Amino acid sequence: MGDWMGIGALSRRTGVQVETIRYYERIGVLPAPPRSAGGHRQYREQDLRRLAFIRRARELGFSLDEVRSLLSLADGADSCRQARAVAQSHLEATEARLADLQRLAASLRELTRRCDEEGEPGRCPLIDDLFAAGGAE
Amino acid sequence: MGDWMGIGALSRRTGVQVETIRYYERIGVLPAPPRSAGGHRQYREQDLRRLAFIRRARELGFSLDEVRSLLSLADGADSCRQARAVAQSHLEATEARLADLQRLAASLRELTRRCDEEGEPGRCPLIDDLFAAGGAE
DNA sequence: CTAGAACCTGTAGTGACTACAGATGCAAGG
DNA sequence: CCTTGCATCTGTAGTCACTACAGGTTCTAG
Repeated sequence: MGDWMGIGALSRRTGVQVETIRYYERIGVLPAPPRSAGGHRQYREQDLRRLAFIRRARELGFSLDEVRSLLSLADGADSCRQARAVAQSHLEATEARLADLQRLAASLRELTRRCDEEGEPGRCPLIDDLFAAGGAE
Repeated sequence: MGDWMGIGALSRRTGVQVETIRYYERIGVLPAPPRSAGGHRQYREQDLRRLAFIRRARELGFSLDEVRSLLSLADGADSCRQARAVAQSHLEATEARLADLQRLAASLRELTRRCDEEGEPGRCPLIDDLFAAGGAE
């Protein structure tokens, strides 16, 4: 009846790899579509929207578990508040990771700088630092 | 002969989990130490220094492959230049990841803000955005 | 009708661990 | 000397989010 697309068309239109689409079905974030007589998956526009949602959320760094949560409350009464909470907690995790990475990049810049400035033949401040700044005690 | 420590002591002194130490041995970043009659691993101070090096490098975000490279050139003639190159390329990857995360955090802040400001009952700008901003075409 | 692209299932690999289960080793107290 | 109980052993499987096959079937255009 209605028109549908194969998994390749869905892949092209969303930018999600064919294997990844099948993977999403396997783990249950994307519903299993009807099949053709020969067993090929037949997708509709609604599947495309759902997959685009997943992809966009993944681009924002949401885990597939978080994506599942967001999808499950796509139209509940209180859904906006709950979705906001998921996003908020993800934002906080992201900001923490960001701060980590910033500290880390600063250390790396410092270490490479010291390599340039203090590098005598036979000594490497970078390697020395990795050996020195060890142990928890 | 010399004094040694068990894997538990090494773990405590470096802050690296026992299982992780055995894992490092398995993949070859930490050499296999001698064993007691009963098969327990016997570590020396030099192992502690090497493990501390690994841990410090991991904290700086180096992959275990990069750690292997850094360790392998711990005292070569040209090692500082090479170590600097490993660190430099890691720094560049880190800065790219950092920029990604910054864009991502900005989007998340914007989305949660819109939830607060535009949230009418029954609509969620956050969920709407995830559904809308989809497809590659 | 046939060539070849698209699709199918199932399994295994990635990185860097982590978490068991079930069997020993070892050191200290009685 | 013997027991208790913690430390350690090996080996395997799970995590996350895919990705990469191999080896087979289906669909479609010419």
